[in-house]
Amino acid sequence: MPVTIKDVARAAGVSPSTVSRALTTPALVQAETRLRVERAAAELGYQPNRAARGLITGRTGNIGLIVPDLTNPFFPGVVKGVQSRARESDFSVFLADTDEDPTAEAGLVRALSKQVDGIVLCSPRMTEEDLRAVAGETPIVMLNRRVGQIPAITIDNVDGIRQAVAHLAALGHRRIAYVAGPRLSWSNRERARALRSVTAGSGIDLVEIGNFAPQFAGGVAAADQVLAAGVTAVVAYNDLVALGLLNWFATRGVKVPEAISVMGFDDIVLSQMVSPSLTTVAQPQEPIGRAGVDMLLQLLEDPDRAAVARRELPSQLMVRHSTGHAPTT
Amino acid sequence: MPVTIKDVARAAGVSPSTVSRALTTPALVQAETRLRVERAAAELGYQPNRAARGLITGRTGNIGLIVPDLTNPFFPGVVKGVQSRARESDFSVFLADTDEDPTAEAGLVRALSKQVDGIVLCSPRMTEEDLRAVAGETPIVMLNRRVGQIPAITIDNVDGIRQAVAHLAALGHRRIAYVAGPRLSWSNRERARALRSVTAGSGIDLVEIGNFAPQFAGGVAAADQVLAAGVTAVVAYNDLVALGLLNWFATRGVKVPEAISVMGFDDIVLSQMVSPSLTTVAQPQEPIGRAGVDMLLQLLEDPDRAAVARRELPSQLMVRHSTGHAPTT
DNA sequence: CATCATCGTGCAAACGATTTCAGACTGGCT
DNA sequence: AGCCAGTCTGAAATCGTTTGCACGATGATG
Repeated sequence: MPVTIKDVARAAGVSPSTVSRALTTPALVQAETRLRVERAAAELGYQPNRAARGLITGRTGNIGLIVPDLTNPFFPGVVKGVQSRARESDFSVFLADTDEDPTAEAGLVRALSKQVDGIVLCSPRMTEEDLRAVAGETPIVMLNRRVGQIPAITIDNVDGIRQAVAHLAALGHRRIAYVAGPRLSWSNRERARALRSVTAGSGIDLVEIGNFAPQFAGGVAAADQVLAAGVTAVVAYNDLVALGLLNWFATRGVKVPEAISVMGFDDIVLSQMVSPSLTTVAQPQEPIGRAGVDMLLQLLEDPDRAAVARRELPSQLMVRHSTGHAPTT
Repeated sequence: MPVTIKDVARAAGVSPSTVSRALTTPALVQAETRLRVERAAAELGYQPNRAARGLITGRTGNIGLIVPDLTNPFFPGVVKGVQSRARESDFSVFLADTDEDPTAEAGLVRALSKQVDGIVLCSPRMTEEDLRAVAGETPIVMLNRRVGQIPAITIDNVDGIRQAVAHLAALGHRRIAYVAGPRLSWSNRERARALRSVTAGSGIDLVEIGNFAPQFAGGVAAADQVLAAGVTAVVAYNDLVALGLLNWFATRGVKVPEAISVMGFDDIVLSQMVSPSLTTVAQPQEPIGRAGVDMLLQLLEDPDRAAVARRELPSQLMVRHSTGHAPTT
């Protein structure tokens, strides 16, 4: 038998209405009564029933978070960011994992939407059409993708690529490969585009390879094609792919970075744990998550903001041991 | 303006009560009316409001999941298991991350407990005392820990250790080290105890080193002590620690497995991604999560079961490339 | 001193479902 | 024909909050 607002009311000698006001709109009640109420509430350990409140206010105090695959080490960082930012504002987080199934995404959004005030949609794989549809039904903030005017947090892929290429160029590389990620991935298209425009007219040849799955196995699969391309450096779609490359190069006896330099993207924790450690372009995972919640909460308070709700976070080159001078063949 | 039970009632030409019954207790309404109701509900896309239902039934249809640190790659697998099993029974999952703060755990449990029917507590770090306290207030299932009669899922650490030692013994190792994890960790104590009892009287010397943090850095920190111990093989508390060892051995120029064999525990995805890939004792992460939810749901249906709610899952040796024959010095 | 805001509070009606209870109808049995 | 048991349905109460409205008290104003 949990303690309800009535218990508090009785204990404080006021009506339930007053208790409610004292706790949610303190300005409306006299200082002295408010104090009495607060004391009674504290004493009884009163916690308002969220379901009941939600029923009448129409707000749940929950947000939903949908990720493609939690075992991809990029996402846990984002989830933590979402988590902690949400908790700061007393929101709880529903988590759902789509298992990389693009068709499941829309369904999950709809299922969750009844129980939350808004949804953070991380790296959605679904079609633009579906995306627009669900964005029309529920407050949504996207992470790592940009579609039309839908509120979104992205990172500066172009600048990240520019830093990466500058680094490789400084090391003397003149012919580099890009191991592309999934065709459906917005980030992949962005990065490929940025690479083309940055290398164009800079005296650096770009060889595009793939598409490959954004996973370790994808890198393994791509490795021999990279070797055949006759490049001195390779930029992978993400760290997982880069780790796959690294692994296969190791078993093939190809020395990194002496024979070939390898770069990733994301800066997942693993990239420091392998040897050679992986040079990569860091995406600030927790900040991305936090920024997503920030934006979502703003949107909930003031839906008109949606028109300008787009934010781009900086990316940063992390130089480690998988890149080095181009071999002087 | 979402569609309510009244809308369905009107469309079907019956009362709200009948709609409710038709949808939740079909046996109670005539086949023909039930059909009418179902059709109307489908047509309008009716989804019962969970908050309203919860208000009267006292059940939320949600479960809480608390993990110490989502960026520890062991946990995402568990979370996925919890996720998918919960979804099968139409439960949604609240996720909370304690950031490895043992004192935050109890608070989080209490905060969540109002919004969920039960909680899955993964690898809790809090004191036994706190644990018993919260277990008394809310339905709880623990993962990877056993305390008194609290419902719990664990894996067979003893058998895992036995497999590990048998493997090493077969390779000729006669002196092995154990790099211990956190003193507070139940799993760590279990594994250490199992190692002692399995090696005792088997002609194998055991050297215990540590405690160390259950992370990559912990392994790095332990590496030189391991080398100094004059062993030919080392078993780490978990894979992360093993990866730390591997990494430091690599930079020290110590060849694995030629000079020393390294084993981990958990089988996180990373262990296949490094080279040499890591021999380890697999804990079935998704099954652990699923089993936890299974048990929790059973408990909710029939709280008397709590007395016998304890389950142990098998562990399994995964032999990869970080272990080999003992050097024949 | 009458009038009028203003303030603080309580009453009661919501919110959207479930569930108890009672009534209407059917059919079988005496 | 009368009665009873059994089915099916609807009315109304309920869960724990929030909130519009009305009311009384207070203080300011002319």
